[in-house]
Amino acid sequence: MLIRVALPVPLYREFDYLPPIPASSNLTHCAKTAPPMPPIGSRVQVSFGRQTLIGIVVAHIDRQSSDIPLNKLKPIKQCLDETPILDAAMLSLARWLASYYHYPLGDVISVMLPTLIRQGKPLDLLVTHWRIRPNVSDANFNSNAHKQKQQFAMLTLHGTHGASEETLLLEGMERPFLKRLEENGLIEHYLQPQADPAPVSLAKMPLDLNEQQKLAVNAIIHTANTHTYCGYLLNGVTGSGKTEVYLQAMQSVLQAGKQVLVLVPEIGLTPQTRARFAERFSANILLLHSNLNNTQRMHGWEDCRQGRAQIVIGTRSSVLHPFANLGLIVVDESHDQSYKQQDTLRYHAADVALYRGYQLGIPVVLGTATPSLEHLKLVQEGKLTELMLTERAGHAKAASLYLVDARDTPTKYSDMPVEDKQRQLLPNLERSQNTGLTDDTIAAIRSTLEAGEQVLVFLNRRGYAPILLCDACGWQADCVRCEAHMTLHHSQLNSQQPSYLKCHHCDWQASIPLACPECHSPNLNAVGMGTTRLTESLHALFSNPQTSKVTYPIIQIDRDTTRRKDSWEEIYQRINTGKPAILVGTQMVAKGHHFPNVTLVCLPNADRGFLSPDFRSPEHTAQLIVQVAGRSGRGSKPGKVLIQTVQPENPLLRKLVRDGYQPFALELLKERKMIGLPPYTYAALIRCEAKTLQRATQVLKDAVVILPPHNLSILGPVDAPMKLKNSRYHTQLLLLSKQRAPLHQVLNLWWPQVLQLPSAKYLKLTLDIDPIGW
DNA sequence: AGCACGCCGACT
DNA sequence: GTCGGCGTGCTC
Repeated sequence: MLIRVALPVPLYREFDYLPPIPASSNLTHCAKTAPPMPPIGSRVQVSFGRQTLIGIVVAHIDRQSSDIPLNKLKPIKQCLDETPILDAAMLSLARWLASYYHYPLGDVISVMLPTLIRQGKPLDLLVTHWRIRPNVSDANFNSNAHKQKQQFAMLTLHGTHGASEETLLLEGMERPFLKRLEENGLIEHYLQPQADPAPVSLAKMPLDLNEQQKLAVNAIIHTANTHTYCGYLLNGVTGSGKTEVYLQAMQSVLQAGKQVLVLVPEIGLTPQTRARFAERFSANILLLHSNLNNTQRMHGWEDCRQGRAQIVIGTRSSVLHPFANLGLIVVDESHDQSYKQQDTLRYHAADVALYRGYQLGIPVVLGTATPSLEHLKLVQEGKLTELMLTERAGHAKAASLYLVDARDTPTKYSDMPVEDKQRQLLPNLERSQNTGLTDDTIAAIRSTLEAGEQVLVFLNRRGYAPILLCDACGWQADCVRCEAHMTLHHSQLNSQQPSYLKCHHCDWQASIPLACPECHSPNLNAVGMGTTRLTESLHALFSNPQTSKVTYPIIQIDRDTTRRKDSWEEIYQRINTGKPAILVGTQMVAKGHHFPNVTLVCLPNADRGFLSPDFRSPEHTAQLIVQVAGRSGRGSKPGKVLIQTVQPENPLLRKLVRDGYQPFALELLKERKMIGLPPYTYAALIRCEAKTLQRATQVLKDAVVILPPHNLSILGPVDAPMKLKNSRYHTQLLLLSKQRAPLHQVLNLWWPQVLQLPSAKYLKLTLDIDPIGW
């Protein structure tokens, strides 16, 4: 027999090896026994060319099945595991990912394994536990060691065996104090395998469900109890109690002794997330987020695999974890873009979740208030079962949406791209007075504040202004490495903070020129509105003690103001006082957070998305509008949402405002069907990145030439939406097909050949299946 | 992807 | 006369 191994190399094939040579001491002893075969799914160390690599055994084959002559085969150097670390289900998941996303199997497996496991770390994991030293009964602390005393008391609660460090840290103990107590001879640490958790129990009674919620919970539980697969789209408006449906479906699965995986969007994973689940269940909850170190990742992975983690809450990549007995997958906010991996293996976590559910025979719940068109289509085809929640829980009322005509305001030209050098032809921009808000919007803000309530202004643009423009000749500050304007960062309120220009695509920074580099005019002006500038304008209007008796705090929430550790926490505290205030936020405020006293939401230029060339833009813009709108009126007071628009007659926008997301989305879906766009066609996008535009285009031209006979629509090669980014040129080629199968057939044959093209050297080529954002 | 082999410029 | 540039080719 031979051993077929998947290795972490970007090659679309596996490699065959001879069984390991038994250690010589055994040779005399049992010469007749067959050589030890590393089991399928275990790690092996092999020599590969001149290097030594760690791979995963993917098959045992007989000698004839290998197309490599026996004399070229090398033996396995070492077996790293006695038992498989990936079971048959995980290997078939890996194979499916490899074939669906046209990615080398070995690389897929690399993505699935935590770094330390990939590097060969042994899997008998031990964790640090702390306990009171046996001879210590009580301790005297001197009066200034309050904290030590308090921490010692916390550990006492765990009895003679103490508890694992992880548990203790979660309870609020701190490592430096554990160390200190150990130095003082009061406590000690020891290593022990992770203990199995107690069965899950209910920590708090479930809430009462309305009829729709009951239907949903019963459907999911029924699927789980019958050990079958079913994909559900839990389509529930904001505040309709989706979370309660998750919790009660989970309860049944957890009490049957099975694990639950809850996927959440990237920024949705706040420390509060654990609390929400811990409040209901006493269970071993594992949080998988991007700030874990390699050791924590490995422990988390192993806790999933061994079944010790009963509830796993994680971002995208947790859907690739192994599970001992998974019983339910929940994908919260399933429309969220962050579920699609944008580098390397470009999988979509919701699609992978559905595949895993199918594979394991368990229910998968996609929950959202704004389903993606892909998922709505799957509902129409009967491939997903829709569970509707249309009623709001409790007394909450739906926010009402209004369009505000913003055409005749000074903002009229501020967001217009400046293409030509004919700036003089544009009317004067009243920049200093420009708030980007209409009089109607300002009046609504004022009356909301006067009623003692909070306002949220959503502007998806950081910085002071997106453009720095020369009034005299039309020169603009552009990034030297990207095809983009540099954003002006500037603060009038905070004058010790220096002003500068920054590219938001590559982080290139520059100082602000004193005069135009082209015509030397000193009249350089900030054009357009960013959150900093909006915050300052609002300050002038609502927070200036010289002009008004009552002033209101203006709170800016974006990556720039929340970068510092704990600063988000501070901002959150200020908001949670509930006192009247204006919150100015970007994307960050759209997801997950509750602002109970916000009753007015203003979107000064959210309608820009309806003008964008990307065909998915109306869908994504509507999702964003509805998500932001959902931040308001969560308490007993109804919310109001003002959408400023320069296109008050836009039929799609009107439909969204008048009828709501679902009818709007179904309308868009009809349009997509008519025009033949995804999800009614299947797309694959080849992206190319090179030092020159010529090279990036040439390889795609060559690729088109070697296409086998096909029935696809080929669009391109064309320059990417941002053709120059980070000093590299981007081009792309789009393949569209009415059916999925023929597209994949072409790619199977063609893609490996494209990578081999002579013109493909020294540049980066990537294949994106089901791409978002062309 | 690594890693070696292999053939042409500036150095002790 | 060598050290070293990175072009090309292979890995069971």
